[in-house]
Amino acid sequence: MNNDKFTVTAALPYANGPLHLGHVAGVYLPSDIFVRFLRMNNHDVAFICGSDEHGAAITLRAKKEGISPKEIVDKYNHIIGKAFKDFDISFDIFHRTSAEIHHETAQEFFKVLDEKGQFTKDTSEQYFDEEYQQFLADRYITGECPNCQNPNAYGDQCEKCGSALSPLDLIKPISTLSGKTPILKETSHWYLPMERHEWWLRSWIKEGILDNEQQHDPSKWRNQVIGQCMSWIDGGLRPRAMTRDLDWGVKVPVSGGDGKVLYVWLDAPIGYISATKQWALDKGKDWKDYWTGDRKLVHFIGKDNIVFHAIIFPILLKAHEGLILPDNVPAYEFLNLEGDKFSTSRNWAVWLHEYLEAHPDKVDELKYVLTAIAPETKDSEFTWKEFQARVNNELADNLGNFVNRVMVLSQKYYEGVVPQPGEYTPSDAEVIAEMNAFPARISELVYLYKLRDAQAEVMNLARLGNKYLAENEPWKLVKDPANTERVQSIMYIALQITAKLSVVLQPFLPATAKKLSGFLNFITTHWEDAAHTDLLPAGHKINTSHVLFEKIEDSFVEAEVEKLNASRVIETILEPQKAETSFDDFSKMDIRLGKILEAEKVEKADKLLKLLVDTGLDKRTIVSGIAKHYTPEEVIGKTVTVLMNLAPRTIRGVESHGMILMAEDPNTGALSFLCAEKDFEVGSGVR
RNA sequence: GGCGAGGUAGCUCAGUUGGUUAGAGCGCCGGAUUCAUAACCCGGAGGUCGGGAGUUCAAAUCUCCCUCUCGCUACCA
Repeated sequence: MNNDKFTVTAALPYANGPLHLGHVAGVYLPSDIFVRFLRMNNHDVAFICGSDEHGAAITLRAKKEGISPKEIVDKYNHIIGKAFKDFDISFDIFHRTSAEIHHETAQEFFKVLDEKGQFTKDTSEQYFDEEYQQFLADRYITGECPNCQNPNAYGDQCEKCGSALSPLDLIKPISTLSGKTPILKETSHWYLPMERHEWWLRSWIKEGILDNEQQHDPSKWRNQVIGQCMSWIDGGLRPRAMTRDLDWGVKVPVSGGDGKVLYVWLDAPIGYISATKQWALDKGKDWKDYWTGDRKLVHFIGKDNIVFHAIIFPILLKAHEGLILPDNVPAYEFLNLEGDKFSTSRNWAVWLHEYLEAHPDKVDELKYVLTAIAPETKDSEFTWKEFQARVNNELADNLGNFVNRVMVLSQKYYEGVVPQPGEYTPSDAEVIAEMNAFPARISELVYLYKLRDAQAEVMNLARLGNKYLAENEPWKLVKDPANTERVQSIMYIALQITAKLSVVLQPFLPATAKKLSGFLNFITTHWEDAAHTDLLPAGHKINTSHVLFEKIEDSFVEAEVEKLNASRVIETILEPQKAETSFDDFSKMDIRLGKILEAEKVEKADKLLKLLVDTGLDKRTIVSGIAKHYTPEEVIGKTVTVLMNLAPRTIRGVESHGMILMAEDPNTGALSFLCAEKDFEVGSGVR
């Protein structure tokens, strides 16, 4: 037991879509359990979340759907907020970054950093749409991908070949606003020179030392978090732009900032602070108490957010001065679904709001299973079959059944009045010692963010109860009046275990704990009470009960799996036809059949094969990105189609003269050679 | 190719600073039992700890090499 104060944040969900079970299992549920536990232990705690409502992805989508960005964020803020409420996530506040107070807070934060000289300003050439008179964010520019010739690549990424791009890489760039070709124009942006902070980041992350003091215990940080951060730092930190040319977001509040907004990754984490401010206003508190002094800041996030929460935001906080840095950043790995990754675009997901609509009475069942399989140390997988097995075998058969047998026996023997125990036997004393040790053990695990293990211990307490009953068999003893006192002792102890369960269950399964409290006519919200033996005094009247957990039928599982499969979008995204070209242009290309004579992997490249091709005219070297699809051995001797007169290019140190033409499966990305149907000679032209 | 994280019983996972026959839950098999949601309780089978080499009296644990999975990253003319 300690008096640490906590400010706990859960990653801000992006208001561009609903939440699926992966988000819940890896951020919102664990943070909620942690916070509920802290509250029960009398820690001063603020639990902060909100929706992240800025960024180019939202504006782009708004444009595509012909509605305003606000309509989109309002919609998803509502869906997400309602799902959190229905799932009973106990945020102190679920705020939003589009709120006025957030804009003020973020601007103030920016100004402070600017005044302290924490930014550098740099001018570069960026695309500008003359018709709309504005600079274009990466996502507002499309063009031909220089790597795969996909004509619809974005300015930051080609979604077809997956390569990361910068807008200047695009061939024939087009503004998505006006549809016209943008011009290059100079613009200035504020950069965060991260390399200036390397000196303290290293020892802070690795050793937990900040300003020569032990700020946190790095042994409590997950391997993955420290590993990824050190990997970033060792790779060399670079300045990172903190502003963007966009009109949706927090306006840059200093001169020269016209038409610019804060980078969404600067703006979003400040959302934790602005949400705290709003909450403090609502509750008549001082927000600063939650971001300064002797207080532990904990960020629950998914692994994709590690560097932002463990490097960039800490840099900002420290640069700002006076604000606390995270004590821990418990990052979760990813949850998979029925053998495949969660995918919004393929609609391969179990959406939280849909689950809650379909099964409003099974909230704790979902919480239990998601905690049991939470991806704490490695990716894990949700299947409906396992959901059924966990609910039936663990919740219903172990926990629910134990509670039920105690309740039924108590009603049957004592009409619901807690009996007076007699003298304890040595084995009773053992069981009592054992059951009283549970709260401390669970507590220790929770403080270490090992919630999966902690919940398993709760189950072990129910298991202990089942075992105690089976070993003492009160239903046999009760038949002989000589055993009356003995049976009373047994039932007394069994009832105390049940009461204890109603306390330790609270962080994990709050609804179930509440039900159980109702059965027992007993409630405490103090964790420390759980360590006591006599929670229900003799003579205490308990209520009647009902079954805590219904079993999940096979039909339930079948229906869910079917629903999942039915909604799966097997989307064949075919590219739109390319712009018209002339016969002249086409005939400029010299395409012929060639035969692969030699093949070998290119050093230090995963996708490349270096081929020696007999084209009939000559034997030339061609580098081709097919190594993921063909081994060198199986390629030798194949007759393939070769684009001969493509300008030579050096790839990974090997000069390539031409290109092997391939067909690509739009769904799987698999590649296939194009072959002549008849056995033509090498050098045959293609037209 | 580089970096990070993983590879331990059929499944999901524990294994602290190297130390007695490598553990738990579920599943499976057998037994016992009937208060209870055909539940619970007891017992059992099942692992050359991804592979190989090394250090050591002793390696799942330390070192090196290899291999597979996931993520980030480079390479696709």
